[in-house]
Amino acid sequence: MEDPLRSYPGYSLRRASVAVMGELSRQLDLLGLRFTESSVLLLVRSNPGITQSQLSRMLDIKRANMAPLVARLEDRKLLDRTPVDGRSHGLSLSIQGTELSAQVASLVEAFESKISDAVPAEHRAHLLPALSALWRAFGG
Amino acid sequence: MEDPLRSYPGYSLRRASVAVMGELSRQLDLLGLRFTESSVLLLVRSNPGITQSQLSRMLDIKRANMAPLVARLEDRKLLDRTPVDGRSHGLSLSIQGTELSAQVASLVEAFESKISDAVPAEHRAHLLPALSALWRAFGG
DNA sequence: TATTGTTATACTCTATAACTATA
DNA sequence: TATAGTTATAGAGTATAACAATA
Repeated sequence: MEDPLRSYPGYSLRRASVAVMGELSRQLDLLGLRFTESSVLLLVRSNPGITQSQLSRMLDIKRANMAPLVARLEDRKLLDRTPVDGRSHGLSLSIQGTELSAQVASLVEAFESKISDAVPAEHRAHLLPALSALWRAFGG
Repeated sequence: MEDPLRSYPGYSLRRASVAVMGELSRQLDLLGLRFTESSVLLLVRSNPGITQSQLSRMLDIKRANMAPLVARLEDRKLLDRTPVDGRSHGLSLSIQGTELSAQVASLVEAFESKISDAVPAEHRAHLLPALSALWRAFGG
């Protein structure tokens, strides 16, 4: 069976991304988190006081979609919101959120190692620079 | 603003994939096609007579989702279906489908060149092997 | 005027379950 | 029994438009 798609970097990029993220999502599911929720927790962890709009821009998630995402995490008592001015709120981790985000961080660290291990040694160091270049070139 | 995610190959893989596929989707939209529809056209083009189930396995799209996808292409007179046995049909391109899939093929070829150009020369040759390894390792 | 946050809505892709018909 | 195709349905992510409140 001919498969012209396998030789395309673009198609392989998509299939690799779907495969890798699928496995990561299954692991995050064990912590009761989706991929986007985990990203928010990690960014709030590194940037306490960050606002939803700032998160939206860093994660390239529309403000409109960030609202229910953050609301879910707040409902689960993982995030606290404190007003910074009349319209925006700074986000920070609750005690539970701190605990859970630490678990996310170590899970993700371990998973990133698995990714590196799966790439043949002679290509390994080239992956992140190549992906970063693509993200930059096509990422708006 | 701290961004721990940028240093993760996994996160960069996802962002690069979303960015690149977003641009490709915008270009395919000019031909009136979605990404998945284009993939089907290219595979039928290379494998006339292929069945939906075979397509499903190659593209890793569930049979249940392939049905309406193929039906749309058939409704638009891009694909023909001819029975191979009592339960499966071989797919082939109509005249219009042949014409359109040729346009898709040259669009995709040009786009893949754009992808390669966006990767710094010293990393370029490493991208496809690294992505293929990840696809293989995580792809079921 | 521009920004923040929100609600409502729709589209794409994906996933599962259940069904018919055929091998 | 296993496979091919179909239908219905749900979930996750994303997109736009419109709105109120605030800077």
